[in-house]
Amino acid sequence: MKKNVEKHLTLRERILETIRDAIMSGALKPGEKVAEPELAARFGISRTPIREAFRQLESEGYLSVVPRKGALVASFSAKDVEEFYAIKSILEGYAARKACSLLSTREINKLEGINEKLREIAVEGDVRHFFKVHNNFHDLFIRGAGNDKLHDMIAALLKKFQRLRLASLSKPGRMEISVEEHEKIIEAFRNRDAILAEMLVQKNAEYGGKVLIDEEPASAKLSSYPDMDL
Amino acid sequence: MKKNVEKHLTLRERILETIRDAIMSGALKPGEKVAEPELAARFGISRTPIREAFRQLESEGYLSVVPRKGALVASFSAKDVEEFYAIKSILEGYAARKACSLLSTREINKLEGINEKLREIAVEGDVRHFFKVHNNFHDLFIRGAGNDKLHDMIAALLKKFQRLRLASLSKPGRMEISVEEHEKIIEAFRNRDAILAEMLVQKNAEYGGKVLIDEEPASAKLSSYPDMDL
DNA sequence: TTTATGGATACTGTATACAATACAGCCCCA
DNA sequence: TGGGGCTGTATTGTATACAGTATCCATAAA
Repeated sequence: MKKNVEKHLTLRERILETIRDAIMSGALKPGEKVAEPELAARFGISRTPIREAFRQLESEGYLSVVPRKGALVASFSAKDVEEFYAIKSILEGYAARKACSLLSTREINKLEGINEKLREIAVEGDVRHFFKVHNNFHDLFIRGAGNDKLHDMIAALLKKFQRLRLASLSKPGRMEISVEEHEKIIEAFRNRDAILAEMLVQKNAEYGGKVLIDEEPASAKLSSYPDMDL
Repeated sequence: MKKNVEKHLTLRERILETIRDAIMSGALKPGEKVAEPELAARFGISRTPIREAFRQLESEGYLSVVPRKGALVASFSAKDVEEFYAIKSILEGYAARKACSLLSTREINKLEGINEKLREIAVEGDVRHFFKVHNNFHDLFIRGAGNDKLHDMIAALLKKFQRLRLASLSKPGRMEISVEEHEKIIEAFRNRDAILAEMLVQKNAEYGGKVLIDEEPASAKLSSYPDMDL
């Protein structure tokens, strides 16, 4: 038997994922033009599903579409980076504060387990893998805040800036620092110290941004990043 | 001469606005089905621009689309309301804190002016008008935080829950309370007391939510609201 | 050599035709 | 009489055709 499970995705949905992945992974670079006929030919489908996917991607901020001209992959300015990390800091910090009283001991232990795994991966130096597991860590306590809408908002935000965050984690020593920061955060959770947890998570996010802003001509690293297949 | 200025909107853009307005105003009620052929016939255009507009509205959370079944106007649960106001509180509070040191005296005076106008409108009891000017007040200091992305996020969020906020303001005495709260916020701005400003704005938002959650069977008032044309 | 103009080309915006699927209602049978 | 299956209809998903416009390049004039 074949994998005809969950095979009832529409063409639009599949092409949407494909394009979004291509943008997030850097296969489509910021500023690059995305032409409908080309994609249609490439995937052997008509322009219709592609156009509809474009509309969604535009709403999600992945594409900027100029009428009668076409779609461009959205690019980040230094100000975008700064603003992004500021918002991330606020929202994740709040999530941590709320989660502090809601997380079960079991969940905190799970956080500990994830962080141990991160520690191992950091030694190996596998940034991609670290990134993936790292996301699980944050996802866990953000969900723990019990606000689904908040979780979705943060998830959408992070997804859009995935390239940046990966670049940030790729800085020398950043993974190790991240593990240590997580350790402190977990400790705050254990002590049910909501204020401290919020502060630590905020600092953690702000630091991630600083790493990118301070050390670079800002636009260099942002423009492109090799393909990855999370 | 005619108003052929800015006439280069595409059909999709115009139909997008039309449908969004219909949803926000309540002309299309939550849970109601939105059929493509009907809209196409109503506006005398083809289904293509309508379908593309649907995709955007789906991404923005106005519609929930089930493949092969059609589009439904998104509706709010009590939990949605709670979560919405929690997020609003956080983001606006942060904006106020940041704005506190960035707002010019001139801008603070402008806030004062807006609030005086609100005071007058509250006496007249014109909720729609109050709502509109009220939005200007918040918009001013949120922009004042200097984080464009934050401003856009808040704006998108508020737009989506516009019906709710209008319902909240419609509660007896709510407009007067709002004016008084604004007064305190302005005072905090004048004194450059960022912590106080943040707290006041947060309380302000939370109160707006409480009004809806406490006093109602939650789903009654939310389901529909008469048309309005802001 | 540089700039302007004209047309060819290619792409976007929209309409329409066709295919696939879901749903309702009806009929048949137990 | 009730339930299950089938068929017809309506609606969504996709493809394609056509119209309008922006861009690019070549050619000509200053």
